[in-house]
Amino acid sequence: MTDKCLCKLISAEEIDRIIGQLPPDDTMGKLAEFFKVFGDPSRLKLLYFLSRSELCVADLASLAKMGQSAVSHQLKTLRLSRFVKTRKEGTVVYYSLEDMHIQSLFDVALEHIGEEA
Amino acid sequence: MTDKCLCKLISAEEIDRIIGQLPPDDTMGKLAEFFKVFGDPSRLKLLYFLSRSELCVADLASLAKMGQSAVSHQLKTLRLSRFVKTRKEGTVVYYSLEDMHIQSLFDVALEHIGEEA
DNA sequence: CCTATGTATGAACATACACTCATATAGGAG
DNA sequence: CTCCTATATGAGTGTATGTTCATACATAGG
Repeated sequence: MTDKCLCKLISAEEIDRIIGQLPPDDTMGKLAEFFKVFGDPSRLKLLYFLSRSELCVADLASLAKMGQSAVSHQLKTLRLSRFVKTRKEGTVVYYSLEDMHIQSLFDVALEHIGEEA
Repeated sequence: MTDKCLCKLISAEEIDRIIGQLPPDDTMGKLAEFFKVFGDPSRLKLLYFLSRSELCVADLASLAKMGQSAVSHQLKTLRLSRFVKTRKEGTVVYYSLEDMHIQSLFDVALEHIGEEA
C-alpha cells in the first residue's frame, strides 16, 4: 500500500545510483527557499521594478500599488535571500538588485508559460 | 505615509517607461505560480528523481521517503503545471519530465546559494 | 529639543498549502 | 464476478505566509 511495489523498471543498481547522486538533503531545502522567494506576485513585481532602476521604498510602493509596510516586509525577505542590496541616503533607503541571474530565471519561466515578453 | 514621497531619483518619464514595460498583471501571477511549484522540497526531490529516470508512483514514494498519497497529490500539481507527463501500463502509472528547462533553473539556483553540485 | 518624514518591525488575521487518513477508481488475476 | 494491487481524490488538520494596523526607529530641519 505504501511502497511495496518498487516496480523497478529501473535496476537495483540504478536505484543506488540515483540515491547516491541525491544532493544533501538540506540542499533541496535551500533550493526550495530560493524558488519560494519568486513564488509571489508582489515580490516579482518589486524585482521587476528594481531590474529597471534603483528605487526607494516609497517609489516601489507607489509603482507596485502596495502599502509601505507590505513593501518593507517583502524587501526584508529579498534582502535576507540576498537578491537586493540597499544604499542609505538620509532617511531614504534605495534598493537595487544584487543577483544578476534573475533575468535568466525569468526568461526560462516565461518560455515555459508561453508568454515570451 | 503611504506613497507621498515619490523621491523620483528617476524622472517622471522614467516612471512612465517602467510602468509601460510592465508585463500584463496576470503574467506576474503566472510567473509566481511557475516558481511556487519549485518552492517545496518534496516536489524538488520528485523532479530530481524524474530527471534521472522514468518512475512509477510507488518508486517515487520509496525514493523520496514519502507516503503514496502525498506523492500522488504532488504529482498532480506537477501535472497541472505541465512539468511531468504520464504513461499508463496496466495499473501502473509512469511519470517523466515534460519540461527540459528544469535543469537550467536548478543550475542558476545552485549558483546563487553557492553549492555548485 | 521637538517635529516631520521615511523606513522597519511586531502582532493579529486571513488565506494557502502540504500532509495524513479514509475511501474511491481502475485494471489484472483467479 | 470477486479480490488484490496501484493510483487518485476529498476531507480534515496543522503550519506557513502575505497583508494590514499600530508603533518604533532613524534622520533631517526648525
